[in-house]
Amino acid sequence: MLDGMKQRPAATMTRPPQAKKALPGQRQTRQRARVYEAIRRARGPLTVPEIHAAVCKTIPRTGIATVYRTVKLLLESEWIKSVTLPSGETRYESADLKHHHHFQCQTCGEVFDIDHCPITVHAGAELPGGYILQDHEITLYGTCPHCR
Amino acid sequence: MLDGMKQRPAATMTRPPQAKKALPGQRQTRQRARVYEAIRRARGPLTVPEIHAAVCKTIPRTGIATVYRTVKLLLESEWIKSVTLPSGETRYESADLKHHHHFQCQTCGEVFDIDHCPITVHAGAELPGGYILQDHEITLYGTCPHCR
DNA sequence: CTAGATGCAAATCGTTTGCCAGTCG
DNA sequence: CGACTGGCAAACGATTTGCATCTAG
Repeated sequence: MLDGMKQRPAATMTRPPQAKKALPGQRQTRQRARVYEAIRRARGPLTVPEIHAAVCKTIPRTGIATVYRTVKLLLESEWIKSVTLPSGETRYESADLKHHHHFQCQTCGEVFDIDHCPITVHAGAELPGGYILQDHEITLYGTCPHCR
Repeated sequence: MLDGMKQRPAATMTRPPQAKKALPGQRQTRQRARVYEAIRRARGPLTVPEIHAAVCKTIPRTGIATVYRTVKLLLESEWIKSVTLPSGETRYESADLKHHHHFQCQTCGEVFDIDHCPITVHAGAELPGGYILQDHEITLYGTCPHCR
């Protein structure tokens, strides 16, 4: 599951540049480092159960509540961002990724990051009807290279 | 809340052309007609509590479970579609609307349908990385005309 | 009439919180 | 040594289901 992914730098608990707040919580613990590492190393956004499973490989009896608490801390301090797919699943990804969107394979269900942004209007534009655009989220669906 | 919206034809329990299945359930009841009508008349996708409130205006002691059950039936028979916003809320809209996207106002939180599709690649295209695009969902954020 | 639908309450599921023991600094 | 953390279990909110009653056909 975690093999063959695009390798990102190994996660450290060093504050990433875009993080507005210094540290998630006051203490550096193994559990927190592993939660952040799992998110950082994935090639797409992860669900809480996926993060929990990854952390448990190293620290077996980690409670799911710890994962939820750590994810919340990481969100508040802006080390990670949440992504909700149209199916309703909430996933988390590193906040230091540049603008991108998500592609969910309709065959295997996995979610991948897509760097190419296929949108024509950007922040500040006025849409027909008088709506002022400030941001957008796109989810693409189709078939991933593995499933073709 | 429901004033000033784009008026759509009053809901009937007549099978809409795109619905694959004939009728939602075997019996035509007042509750079902009101659920479908509420969804059909809105100018954007509705949440279950919003639908419930609308139905209760006409049929006071309607149970929320009935709304959930009816929504599920309408989804299965393809009279309506579900929409999940990136915030995680699930909403429902009529299935007979043409291709469109959603705009959520960051001030008032309401969701509006946007007919203009600001995307450049369409079904069948191959994205960098070998992903074959089949569908897409877009949520736009900004300020609605009322809140400007 | 009678299968199918509703209303209500109990059951689930994912997520959050309270509490006490464990550990970082 | 304390305050901050983590594990576990109870609490929660949204959705689903069981069941007795009601109603469309």
